[in-house]
Amino acid sequence: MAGDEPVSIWLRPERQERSGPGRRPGFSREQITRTAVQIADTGGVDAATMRRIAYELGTGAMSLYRYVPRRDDLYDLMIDLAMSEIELPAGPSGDWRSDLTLLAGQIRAAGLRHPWLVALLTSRPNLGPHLLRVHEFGLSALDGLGLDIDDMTGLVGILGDYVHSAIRREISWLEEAGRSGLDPERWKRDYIGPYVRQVVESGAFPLFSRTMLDSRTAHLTPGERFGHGLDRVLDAIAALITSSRSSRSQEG
Amino acid sequence: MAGDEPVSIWLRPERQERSGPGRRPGFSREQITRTAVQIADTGGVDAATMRRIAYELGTGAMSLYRYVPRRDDLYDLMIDLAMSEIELPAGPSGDWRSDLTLLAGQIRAAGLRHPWLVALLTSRPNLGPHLLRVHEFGLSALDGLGLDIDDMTGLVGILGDYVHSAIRREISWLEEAGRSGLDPERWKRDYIGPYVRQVVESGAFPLFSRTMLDSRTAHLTPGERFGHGLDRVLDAIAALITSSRSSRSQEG
DNA sequence: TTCATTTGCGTACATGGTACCTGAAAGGCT
DNA sequence: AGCCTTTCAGGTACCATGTACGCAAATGAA
Repeated sequence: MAGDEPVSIWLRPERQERSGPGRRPGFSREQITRTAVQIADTGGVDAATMRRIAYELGTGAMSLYRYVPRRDDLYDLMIDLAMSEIELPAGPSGDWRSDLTLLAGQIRAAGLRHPWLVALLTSRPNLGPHLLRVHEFGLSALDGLGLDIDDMTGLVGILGDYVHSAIRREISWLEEAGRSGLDPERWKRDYIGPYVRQVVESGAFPLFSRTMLDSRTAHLTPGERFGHGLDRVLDAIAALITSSRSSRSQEG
Repeated sequence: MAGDEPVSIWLRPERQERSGPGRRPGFSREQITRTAVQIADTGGVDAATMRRIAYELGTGAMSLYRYVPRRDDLYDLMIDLAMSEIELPAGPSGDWRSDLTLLAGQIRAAGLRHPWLVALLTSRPNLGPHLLRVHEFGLSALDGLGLDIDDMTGLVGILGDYVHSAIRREISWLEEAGRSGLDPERWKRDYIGPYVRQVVESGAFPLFSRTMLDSRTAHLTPGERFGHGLDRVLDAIAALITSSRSSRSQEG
């Protein structure tokens, strides 16, 4: 009765308010999702088990299955709830660069608030309404610049790839450190340090070693590093906009 | 005795060949890793359980822990084994663009041969020797072009972000479909189709809808699509190389 | 009231990682 | 040879997890 048909969660509306017979629901999808998000925020996504969520709601694990078909669907709902927090203007400002900077910053903020978000987002296909909304804003920022829809989708994709990967890089060390129970600084020194030192001293990877030794970005805050990389990507997008436009004007 | 100290697997060498007393090992890390890879290739990474791997080797699950401290470490070993299959020339050719194209193609091939590879690779920090080797080749392709090490690392990063994300996009639909037991085409039609159709018909996301309806890349093979996106990224890298170079020559 | 319907949720099972422990090899020493 | 020390093999067991099943309680309609 639970997950018999593999139908997208977005096409499985919650039981509606109807006025027939039967017991009234005591919970809701949103309430369950919100609880799951809260647990995952503080204890990691693995802590948000069905039992734990139910316990937090003061009920039994199996009650949740009246609202959510499968655990995986709950993941989709969590993603969508987190994406719903992203605040964007109603339409693009006309300055695509600042629009995309804003967009990237909002996604990063959501990714840091919910350290599990990007990992889930990139580990499964997701087309939740709020992801679509965010994606649409990215496309709209590039609309009207003379690009065709495939170019626009491609550029938003490159931006998304960077943003997701950068956030993951920013988070994954913290996560991994947390799993060992140590604080990140100490973990980096004791766990990663010795290995990297050995790699550098082996001399086998000279350019990688230069990254480790000569980097001038090591002292930057994570946020500054994110911004640097983002600027690089936006420069690339700018270059592609002009080249794509000129090649199209040659064609037409 | 198993995973007491959280020390990188790369610093925990396998029990050496020594000539003291004691029973001889019947297996090896590599043998176990190879078996795990084989299972994951055909049945997905979730099928490669400790019990299943042990069964395939004709032994008990607990025997594996003589060779691998934790399951997570086995993931790292699997990643490294898959990366070891990537064949690269000894050094860069002097044509950075063809070098990076070769590199991307090799990674894509490995990612398709081992559908679990990219998911694991991007879900946890990994610094295995073969990943370092591949990374080093990417850096070497950009060496000597007048970029500093941070720029080089940044550009290889952008390339990697695209390659990983593109491979994941290419695979994740297949994976998701496989989980339902349906063939991908049917799954896409029955599972995704109705939802996308509803989204398009709602009119709420006009640009996303144009991607779905007007896309001129829909008929391309996955490989061609990958190549298109890659070219775009390489164009962007080319643009950044010239801009980075010119800004540096202004400074000095 | 009686009944159909829907929710709440305890119980139970399959599957996973892995700690612990006992016994079996395998070489060195006397 | 016989014994000792070291190492490997792997059974048993424990705990956590997703979730199928079934029944009791609630609720409105007839």
